[in-house]
Formats: sequence, structure tokens, C-alpha cells
Amino acid sequence: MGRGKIAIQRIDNRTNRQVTFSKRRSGLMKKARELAILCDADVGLIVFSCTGRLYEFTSSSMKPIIERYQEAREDNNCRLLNPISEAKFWQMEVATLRQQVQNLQNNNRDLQFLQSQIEISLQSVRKKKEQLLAEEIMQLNKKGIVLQKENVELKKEVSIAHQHKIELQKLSGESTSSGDGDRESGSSDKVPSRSTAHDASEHINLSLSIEGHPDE
Amino acid sequence: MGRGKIAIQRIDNRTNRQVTFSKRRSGLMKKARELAILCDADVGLIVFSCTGRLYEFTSSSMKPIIERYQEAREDNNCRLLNPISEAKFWQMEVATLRQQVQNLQNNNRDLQFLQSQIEISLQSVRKKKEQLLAEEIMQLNKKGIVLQKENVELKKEVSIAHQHKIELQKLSGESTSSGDGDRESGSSDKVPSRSTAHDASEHINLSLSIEGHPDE
DNA sequence: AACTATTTATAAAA
DNA sequence: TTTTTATAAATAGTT
Repeated sequence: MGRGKIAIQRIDNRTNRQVTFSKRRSGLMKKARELAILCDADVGLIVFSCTGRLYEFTSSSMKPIIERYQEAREDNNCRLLNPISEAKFWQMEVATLRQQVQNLQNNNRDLQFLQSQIEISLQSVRKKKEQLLAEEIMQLNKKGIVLQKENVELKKEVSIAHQHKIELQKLSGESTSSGDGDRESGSSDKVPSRSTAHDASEHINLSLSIEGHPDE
Repeated sequence: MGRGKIAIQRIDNRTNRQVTFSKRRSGLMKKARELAILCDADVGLIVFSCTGRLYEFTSSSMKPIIERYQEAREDNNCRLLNPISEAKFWQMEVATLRQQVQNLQNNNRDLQFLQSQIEISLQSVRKKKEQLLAEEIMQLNKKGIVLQKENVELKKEVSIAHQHKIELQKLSGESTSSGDGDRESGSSDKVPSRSTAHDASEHINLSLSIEGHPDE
């Protein structure tokens, strides 16, 4: 296809060869592209000129095509120990470690979240418990107050009984022994000295101090 | 070049596409070979048909061409340096990431230790608090018992006073109204019906149930 | 790089 | 499929 036919063999003339390379290279690329488009094919074309220059065409991307090629040809076995595969090895190692870092960071985050959750739930449990204890103390204080009231009533009865005795002694006109009277008054004095309303207020203060969480 | 011109776009007709693929593929291969021979170039051509079939042409051997290509294209990303220093770069990256992993693992371990420490100290604080509350309850129970004892003593005094009155009435020889006697006995019956030793034991039971941590 | 005579590739038909 | 054939496209040699 040209002014004359040429034999398919290396072109000796340097300039001529260079020109032909340029022309045929672009023609090849064009045809590669047309094949890919017309026939929905995946094409990869690599050309190194005799001077070492690289020219390439790909319908998609060269890397996947090469990988697909190697997979299809199943010759991706004995590639260890060349200079490129060493770099690849370390690259893989980096990817693995990056994943590990990611996982550990997630783990850390989860642990911290768990910790805060523990503290929150512990606080609610603690509050419930304190409430229950406060109620117990309240109950006990109430019972104390009831008992004190009873004491007060009993004291009244004692003094009423005492009064009765005096009145009866007056009515009988008889003078009773002062020793008996002293014993009675001594016993009645002893009663108010023990439990009074003061004790009840003391208990209430205690239960309040507990509600304030002085220890936590 | 043919009976008619065609637009460069995917051929819809399946058969037509297949035929064109076959023809153009062989044409492309031929031209690739001619370029390699005429111009002393190194050519690699990979073609995957849309059905997944692999066709290839190489002027020499595909593996060296691919390796030469990858070297020339700086592999995938950053090989602006020589292949040895790229390996060194990734090695450094690995060292950095290893350190990061180490740090994160330490952090994790410390966090877990801290968590257990928190739980331990919380438990001791909780025990101390429970002890204090138990003491409070004990104190309240003691006070209740003291009050009950007082009640008992007061009741005794009341009954003694009552007896005194009866004795005095006997001594005076005077017959008192039965109504008075009934009133006194009624008041003395009322006292023991309220607080007894039974209440005290109830309080002790309460404090015991708190020490058993029923809520945690 | 542009031209063009000629070869080559190939679309459509068989 | 492959072959045929009319025609489009590529390109060797020229300028």
C-alpha cells in the first residue's frame, strides 16, 4: 500500500525506518482503537521503539488488562525476588498493616464507648439503691417517732397515776410514807431524760447526709 | 475500506460484530508483527474478545514486555526513584505503621486495665458506703430498742401505780366506783398492744437484707 | 509534513 | 464459517 511494495524485513535506512515506525505505529493504534470500539473488545497494546521509547494504547486501563492476561495465562507464579516484586511485597505488607490499624482504632473507640455506658448504667443503679436505703431509714425514723409518742403518752399516764395516788391519799386523810413518793417521782424523772423529739430530728439529718453522696 | 464505509461505533448485529472482530483482529496482529519487524520494535498486543477469549501477539515474549512496561510506567504510583529506593520507601512505611500498631495495642491494653481498676475501686467504695449505711441502720435499730425498753419500764410503772391505787383504796376501807377501775385497766391494756420486741426483730431483718445487695 | 500512486484491509455479499 | 469483490483506508516513496 504505497507507491511500491516493500518486503517485511528490517528497514536498513535509519531515517526511513523512523518515518515508517511513526506512520505504522499511529496506524496500529488507530486500528486497535477501532477494534475495541467496533467489537466491544478489551485491547492493550505496548510498543517499544528500537530507541527504547514506550508507546501504548488501551481501550480501558493497562493494569487490569495485564492482570487479566496474567490470570488467563496463569504465569503469575515464580515472580519472587526480582526488584519489582520486592517493592510489591512491602506494598502488600503496608496494606495489611493499614487494615490492622483500622481495626484497632475501631476497637479502641468501642472500648471507650463501653466504658462510658458502664458508668452511666452504674450511676442509675446506684441512684435506685440509694433511694431504697433512704426509704429504709425513713421507715426506721418513723417507727422511732411512733415509739417516742408512745413514751410521751405513757409518761402522761404515769403522771396521771401519780396524781391519782396523791388525790387518794388526800381523800383517805391518811399521811403516806414520803419514801414511796420519792421512788415514784424518781422513776418519772428518769423517763423524759432519755428519748425526746431531739433524737428524731437527729435521724432525719443522717438520712439527708446519705442522699448527698458524701463518699462518691 | 470495504463495500461501504462504517462509523466507528459498536456493531449491534452479533454475527456481524463477530466477523468483523475476527477479520480486524488478524489484521491488527499482522500490522503489529510488520511494525515489529520493519522498525525493529518490541511489540506486545493483548486482546480480550467481548466473550472473554484471549488473543495475543508479541514480537518477543509477553512477560519481559510487561515487566519493561511496568518499570517504564513506574509501576502503579510513585516510582520516580529507582526500584531499590522504592522498596526502601515502603519498608519505612511498614516500620511507621508497625509502631502505630504497637501504640494502639498498648493504648488498648491500658484502657482495659483502667476499666478493671475502675470497677475494683468502685466496688470498694460501694462496700464502704454499704457498711456506713448498715451502721446507720444499726444505730436506728438500737435507738428503737432503747425506746421499746423504756416503754416496757413505763408500762411497769403504770401497772405499779395502778396497784398502788388499789392498795390505797383497800387501806382506806372506802369502796371506789367500778367505773374508775375499768378506765385505768383500759389505759394499761392499750400500752402493750403497740410496740413490742417483735418490731425490733423486724428492723434487724431489714438491715440484713440490705447487706446482701438485693439490687446489684 | 503533505501528496499521491499504489497496496492493503475489509464491509457486504455469496 | 470462508471466499469474493468492490471500495475504503493505509502508507511507501516523493516533494
